[in-house]
Amino acid sequence: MYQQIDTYVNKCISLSKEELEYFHSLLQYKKVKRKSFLLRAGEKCDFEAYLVKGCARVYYIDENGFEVDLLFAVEDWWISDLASFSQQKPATLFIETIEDSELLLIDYKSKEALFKKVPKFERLFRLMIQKAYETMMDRLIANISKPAPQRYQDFVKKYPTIPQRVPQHLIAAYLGVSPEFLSKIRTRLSKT
Amino acid sequence: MYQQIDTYVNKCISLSKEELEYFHSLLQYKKVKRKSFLLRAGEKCDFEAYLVKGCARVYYIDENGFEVDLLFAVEDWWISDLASFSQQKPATLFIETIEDSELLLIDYKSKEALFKKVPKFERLFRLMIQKAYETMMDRLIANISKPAPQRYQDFVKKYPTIPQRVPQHLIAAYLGVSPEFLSKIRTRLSKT
DNA sequence: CGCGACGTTGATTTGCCTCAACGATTGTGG
DNA sequence: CCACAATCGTTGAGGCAAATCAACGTCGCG
Repeated sequence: MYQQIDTYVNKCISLSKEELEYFHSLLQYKKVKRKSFLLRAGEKCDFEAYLVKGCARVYYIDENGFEVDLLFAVEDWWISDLASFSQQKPATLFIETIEDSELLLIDYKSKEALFKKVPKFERLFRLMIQKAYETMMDRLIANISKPAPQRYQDFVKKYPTIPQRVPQHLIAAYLGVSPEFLSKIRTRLSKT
Repeated sequence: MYQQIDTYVNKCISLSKEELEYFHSLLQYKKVKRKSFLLRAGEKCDFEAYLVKGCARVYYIDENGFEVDLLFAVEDWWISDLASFSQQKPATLFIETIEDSELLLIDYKSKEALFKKVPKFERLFRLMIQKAYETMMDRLIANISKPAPQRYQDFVKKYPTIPQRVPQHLIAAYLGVSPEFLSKIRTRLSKT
C-alpha cells in the first residue's frame, strides 16, 4: 500500500526505515467514488493528498460561474488547495474525483510534525512546489502567447493519457477556451 | 547593508548571530545601471538575487519575438530563473533592470551549502516559492477568466507603485495585451 | 423508455490584435 | 546647446480568433 508513495519520496530524499514508518503513521488512507468532492471553496483545506489510484481535478469557479481547471491529477500526483492548507484559511478551489480513487492524506499538524522530526521532508516539499511553480509558469506563458489550437496540441503531447480519462469540456476549461471552440479545433486538426 | 535582507529573512525563520553571519558571507553584492541584463536566455542562471534597491523585470521571449513579462521586482523581492538555477540548465528567461539597482546574489553551491549547514533555510525558500506559486496561479486564473480591463484594474490595485516605475508597454506585456489596446483601456476607464 | 451529460455544428457577435500614422518626451552625440 | 533619433504613448481603420447563442445527435443510465 505504501510502496508507490515510497518510490515517489525516494526519488528526492533517502530515509531510514524508522523515518519511513513514522511518515506512514501520519498518512490517512481514503477510498472514494467518482464525482466525490474532496474539497469545496469556502471550506478549510486540511490535507495534501497523494493520489494512489484514480483521477481527480482541481478547479476554480469565477464570479460568473465559469469553471477554470487548474490540474488533472492521476496516479502519483499530489492535490491540495495549497493557499488554504498552508495558511489555514478558507479554500478558493474545488477538488473532485473524476474516477473512483484511492488517496493518502496528510493533515496540517502532521506535516508540521513531520518537518520538525524529519527536516529532509522540507526539501521534498520544496522541490515539489518548485516543479508545480514551473508548470504553472509555462502554462501562463502559453496562455498569453500561444493560440488555442497549439495549446491543445501541446497539452495532448505532454499528457497523452489525460484526454482518455477526462471529458473534453473539462480540458477546454483547462486550456481556457469554450467547449464548442475546442470541438471545432479538433475537427480542424483531424482534417490535415 | 544587510539590515534589509535580515528583516526579510526574520519574518520566516529566526537565526543566531553566527548563522546570520554565515549567511551574509555567502552573499555577493552587486550594483548595476538601468537596462543592464542580469541574465539572458541560453545562459546558465547561477544566482538568486535579492533586490536591495531599484527595479527589474523577468521576461520571456516567444517564438515570434514577443515579450511576456513574468515579474516586476522592486525592493525586497527575489529574482531568478528558477528552473535554470535549480536544475543548472540553460535559462529560458531574461532578467533586466529597469532602474539603477543594488542586489545581493547567492549562487547554487552557496545555497546548497547554506541548506546543509542551516536547514532552516529550506523552510524559508519553500515558503518563498509557495507564495510565488500562489501568485502565478492567481494570474493564470485571471488571464483565463477575466477580460483585460479588469486585469489591468486588479493589477493597479495590487501593485499601486509599479505603474509609476515601469513603462506602460511592459505592463501590457505582463497583462498579455498589446500596448495599443492597454492605451485604449486606459482612456476608456478614465472617461467614467 | 426518457432524461441528463456530453459533443458537434452553424450563425452571429465581440474583444483584442495588427498596421499605420502621429505627438510628446527623453537622451545623446556633434 | 541644439538637432536628431529613440523611446514611449495615443488614436483610428480594418481584421481575425474565439465567445455566445441555439439547435441537434448520441450515448449511458435510472
